[in-house]
Amino acid sequence: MGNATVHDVARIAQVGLATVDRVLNNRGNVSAKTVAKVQAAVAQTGYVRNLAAANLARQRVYRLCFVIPAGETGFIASLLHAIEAQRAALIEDQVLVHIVQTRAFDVAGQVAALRGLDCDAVAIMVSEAPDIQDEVARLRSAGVHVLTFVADLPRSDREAYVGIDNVAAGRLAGDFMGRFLHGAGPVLMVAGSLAARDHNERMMGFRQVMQERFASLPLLPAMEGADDAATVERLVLEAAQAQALGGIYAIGAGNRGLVAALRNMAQRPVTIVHELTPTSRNALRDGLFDLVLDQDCTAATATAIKIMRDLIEGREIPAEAGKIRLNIHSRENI
Amino acid sequence: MGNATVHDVARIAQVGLATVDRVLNNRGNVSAKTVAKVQAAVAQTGYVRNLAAANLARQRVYRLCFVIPAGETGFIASLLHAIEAQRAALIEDQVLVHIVQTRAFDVAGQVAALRGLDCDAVAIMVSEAPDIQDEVARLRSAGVHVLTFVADLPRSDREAYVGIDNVAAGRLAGDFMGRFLHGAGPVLMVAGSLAARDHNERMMGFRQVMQERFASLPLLPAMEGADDAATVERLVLEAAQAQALGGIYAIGAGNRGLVAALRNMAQRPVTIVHELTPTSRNALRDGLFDLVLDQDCTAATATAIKIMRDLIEGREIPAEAGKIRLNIHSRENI
DNA sequence: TTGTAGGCGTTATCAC
DNA sequence: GTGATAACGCCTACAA
Repeated sequence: MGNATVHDVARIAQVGLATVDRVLNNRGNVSAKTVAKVQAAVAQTGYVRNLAAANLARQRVYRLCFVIPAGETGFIASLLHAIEAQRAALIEDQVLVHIVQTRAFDVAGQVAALRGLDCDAVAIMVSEAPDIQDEVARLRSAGVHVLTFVADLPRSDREAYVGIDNVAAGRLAGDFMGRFLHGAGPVLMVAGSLAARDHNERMMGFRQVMQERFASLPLLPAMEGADDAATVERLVLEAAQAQALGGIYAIGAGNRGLVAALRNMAQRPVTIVHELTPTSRNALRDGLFDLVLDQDCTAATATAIKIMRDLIEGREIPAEAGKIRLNIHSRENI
Repeated sequence: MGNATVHDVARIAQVGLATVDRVLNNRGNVSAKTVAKVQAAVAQTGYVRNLAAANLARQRVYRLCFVIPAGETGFIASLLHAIEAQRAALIEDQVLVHIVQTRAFDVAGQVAALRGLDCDAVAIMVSEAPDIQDEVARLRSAGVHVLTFVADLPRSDREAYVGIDNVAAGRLAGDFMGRFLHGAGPVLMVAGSLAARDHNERMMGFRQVMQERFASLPLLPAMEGADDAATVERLVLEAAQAQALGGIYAIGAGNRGLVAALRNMAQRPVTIVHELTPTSRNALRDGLFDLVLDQDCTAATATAIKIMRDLIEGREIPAEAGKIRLNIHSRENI
């Protein structure tokens, strides 16, 4: 079971080592006859290339990059933490991970970041804008593999998307909201920005289910909290003063503000939020939040890294590969 | 950025290659003075070993094994599928994964399987019995790394557990059951076997939450369906005939039987089950099941493989490493 | 206690 | 078109 090597293949095919290499990596300049001989020998021996040896010989280093928003939300912190946690093992495997942080919603800054990249593959979490899509196309044509991360750019040239299905997430939130509420008060949605595809899709999914299955529950117009705690707090309190809220679906960041608002509200609405962070974890424990929908940052970063490596190696990426499962946390499983 | 090599370290420390190797892999027989010199050079150059080169030189092949139950439950099928899906990439990385299937609940057979193992590390999903724990100890002392998989053996010598927290899973199921039911009828629990730790822990968690927070809901004695569809169907129908059921928590396999029973019941109870398979997926879609709790097989196998490799490499395994997140599926996100 | 000389499996550079 | 031959970075005899 000591796997066959190129030497074995060369010997059996009765050709030189270089020829075997030319066939295996189809570099051309080999006669059809010889190609056939080599392929036969490969089939006969069950040869499988030793990636470690190959990478050693070509001195390959995988230069990967993450472009993600700067800012102090708990979610970004988890992301960074997850990447750091893997770094030690990665570096031994010759994969260098570089992180570039950009201001959220600052398209020009994100474009500049993408332009300044020097790597083999990049996972980007950026705004959806024409300039960005152009930049993705440029990267691709420069031979850089690009995948979108957490927030997709479906119309772009990206080769994969790693993240959750945000419509499904919203639908799930809607389903739970409807079941938990069973009939009471109006429901408030607080997004970060409805221009952001991920937030928009979550809202859409949520709204769909509420209309399809819980039409009796009034749905207030969605608010935009800009992922900012103070803004979120103010918006929620204002809404609660106008009328007693039955439920709140917090689509984006700014959960600290939501917690502050809830503490000041006479009656506690059913509250469903996104992203498990220290803030949301504590709020779950304290009974302020009912459910936290969470994309597993460790899984997301690990998947992104694996897909980037596979892309660089020219392996097939199954369509499902980037799908991150959605986790749900209640006070019972934190 | 072309990382420092042993040659660089040797040159700077003014010692031979072999000495550097001895220090790096602390094989002893090096004077304290020399050790210090080498370590200084390592620090200065920021040397990090190239694992690929190291493995190439020692011709290391990772021989991994999974010991899992035979049987045609959808869960086992998913597990096998997940392992197969990764095999191609793994083999290029010199990791050979072997699968051994044993009859469920057949302790003697499982012990025999463990005894026949020839590998560097193994992930085992087996019954909890003294003989098995002895066998784990024997494997460990024979230098084989052992981790438990899906079902833990907490009292054994295993070095890690990869799987979900079953108590938390049961608690979560209980929480949802209570909230969905809001007040109606008695709740039936159907386990596979209460002697199996995973089922037992789920039941415990479920029961805890029901008693703590939804004490008004009567809880029927737990039934054992032996993971067998026909048995499950019969038990559920009998219970339903005795009294109208408000909810059903299906802790183990045999979901096909549960579906059959539900189709023959006048009134549909709130139904929460485990493991997302074609059967449970269809039942969700058809509105027969309300929730499916699921451990992501792909994540579980990938994590197990990663931890086995880390164990073999002697890397630190963080306590949290084997924790698989619990996914929840409703009809809205399948 | 220390150093030298292969060799691991692949790729790249030359000649032929 | 094809085939030797020398790297790549590390480990491991064996020699000193």
